[in-house]
Amino acid sequence: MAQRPKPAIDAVEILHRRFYEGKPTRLKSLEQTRANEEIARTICELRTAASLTQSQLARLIGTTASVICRLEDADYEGHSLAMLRRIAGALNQRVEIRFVPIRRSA
Amino acid sequence: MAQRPKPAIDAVEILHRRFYEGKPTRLKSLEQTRANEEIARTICELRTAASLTQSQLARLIGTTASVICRLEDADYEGHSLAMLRRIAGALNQRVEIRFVPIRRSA
DNA sequence: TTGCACTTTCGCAACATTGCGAATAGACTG
DNA sequence: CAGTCTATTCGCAATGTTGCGAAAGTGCAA
Repeated sequence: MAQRPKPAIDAVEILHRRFYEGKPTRLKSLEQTRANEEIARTICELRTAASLTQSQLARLIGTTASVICRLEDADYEGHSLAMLRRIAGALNQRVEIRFVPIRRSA
Repeated sequence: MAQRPKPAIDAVEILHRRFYEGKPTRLKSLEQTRANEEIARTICELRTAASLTQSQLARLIGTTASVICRLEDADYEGHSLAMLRRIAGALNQRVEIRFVPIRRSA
């Protein structure tokens, strides 16, 4: 599936500058950190809304309480899609993933 | 370690039956499989919409084309949040995650 | 046909997340 | 106070994902 080779090269450079040249690669972590905090809080809210303890939720998805505790830690950055889906499934929910465009201070 | 809270245990059992007793644990994989296919297709669409080849996108996020190819494979089930965010970031997007309740034939 | 760009598959090392138990701390009750 | 339940933290083995190159497959055009 060969497409246009010439206009794409420029896009690569533009995007690259936009995200890796202007910033020390640490800035992106800020947004991710907030996203992780939100995930942790969401898990905790869903669990408590279902009147479940960490141990009970852990048993539902076949793990232990320490794992749930780790997921609900705001500083945790290792959230995986697989784990989120397991939790969602146990709570009769599903994980919806969407890519939404970022508007940069426009 | 005696643990017997009376009110919550019921909820645990109910939820457990709802998801692990009535079905052979394979059914859940079906939904996940479709979700994975959708993710793969979304990545591919976002990439092509940006007029990028797999190699170019790979370079943007600091990996190789084979990795991108693997992510765009509909049969791939190892999608991680970290990778999705890397791709989204390179394409000037962000990954939105939501837990939505499942309606079982309302 | 050849050449070229793109995609796909394979294999394995490196890294990240999970699984799990045990110990600790906090809150609440009798 | 002791007793119980819950939440948190630590460490390490097991599992899973990523990183990467190389080779082969695909489609298009000269």
